Amino acid sequence: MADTAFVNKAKQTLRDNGYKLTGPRLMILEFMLESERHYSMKEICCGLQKKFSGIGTATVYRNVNLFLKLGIFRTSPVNNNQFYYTVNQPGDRHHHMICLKCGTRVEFNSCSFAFIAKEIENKTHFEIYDHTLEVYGLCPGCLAKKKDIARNRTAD
Amino acid sequence: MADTAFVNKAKQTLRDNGYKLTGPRLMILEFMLESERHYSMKEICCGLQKKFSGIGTATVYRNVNLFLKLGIFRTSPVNNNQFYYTVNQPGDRHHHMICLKCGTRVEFNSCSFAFIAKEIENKTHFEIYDHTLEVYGLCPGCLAKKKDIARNRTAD
DNA sequence: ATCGTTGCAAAAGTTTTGCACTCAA
DNA sequence: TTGAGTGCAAAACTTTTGCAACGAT
Repeated sequence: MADTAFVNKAKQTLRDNGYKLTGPRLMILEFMLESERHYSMKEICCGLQKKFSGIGTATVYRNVNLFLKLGIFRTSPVNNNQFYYTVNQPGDRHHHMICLKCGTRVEFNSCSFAFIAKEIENKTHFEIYDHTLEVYGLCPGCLAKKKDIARNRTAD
Repeated sequence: MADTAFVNKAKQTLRDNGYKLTGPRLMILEFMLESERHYSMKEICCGLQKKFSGIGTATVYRNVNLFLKLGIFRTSPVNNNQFYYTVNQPGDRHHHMICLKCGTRVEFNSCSFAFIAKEIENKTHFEIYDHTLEVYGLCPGCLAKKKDIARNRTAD
């Protein structure tokens, strides 16, 4: 059901780094894989405590941060002031369109990034491993609303 | 000394949105413009309280967040778990190279983004206002060290 | 059997709020 | 003159830590 390949790879990463395969760690993994959404820390804590009562907040914090360190999870910044956590799928291109009005987040693929990557490597002499591209604007829905408002001369 | 054009534009933005031009607000602006670095909220609070004793923490929080809302400041995510604040210069392209080893942050320009922007607008039907591109990898210095280590067969 | 991991509760740290006073417009 | 903005202190919220008990290896 949950992404077995991902779980196995995570287990291996834990083992390789000398960490144990404990109940709470597997719960957290399972929870995050159930729907591969972006969760705030609070959502993860609440969600897990509802599902598996008995898991402590400290444990969630400790392990989410551990998973982050091991690259099993990653964060993405939302609204200038909060981090959301998500499963770090290797194929993820980490490109997001974020609506400035309603906060909608859309993940998209950009096939042109490889092209830009080369340009960046030449310019900075860094060796590129990964990247995130966050694009801010108005989603089609809010764009339509904005045009309506302009048409009716109504204030925001 | 401080970026007068930026200050004037910020003042105008405040006025346009019905906010007053107060002492603390100008202090915060001045502080952030002194060196256009990325500051954590704590650094801003401490720095300001050292420079202009008497400015309250609540005031700093209130106004940094106000400036964020008005687009006078912006944040950038650092190390998966903290936001840093900086002056939002209109010319900023918001492209960063971050070294995974030593944390060095390099700002660079990518002339190709306009090309990708078009592609994204077509794909998502969003109207693009702004973006940030965070690229992770190894900086030239750490790359060199890594090669040394490989050569000497020394563990990390 | 050992030692990393856990849950709990307390501590520490961060951000927000309530309020009387102040000051920009 | 007056309401938005301020500093302060308290409250609320978030994250970390200390520790005895537990359980994966």
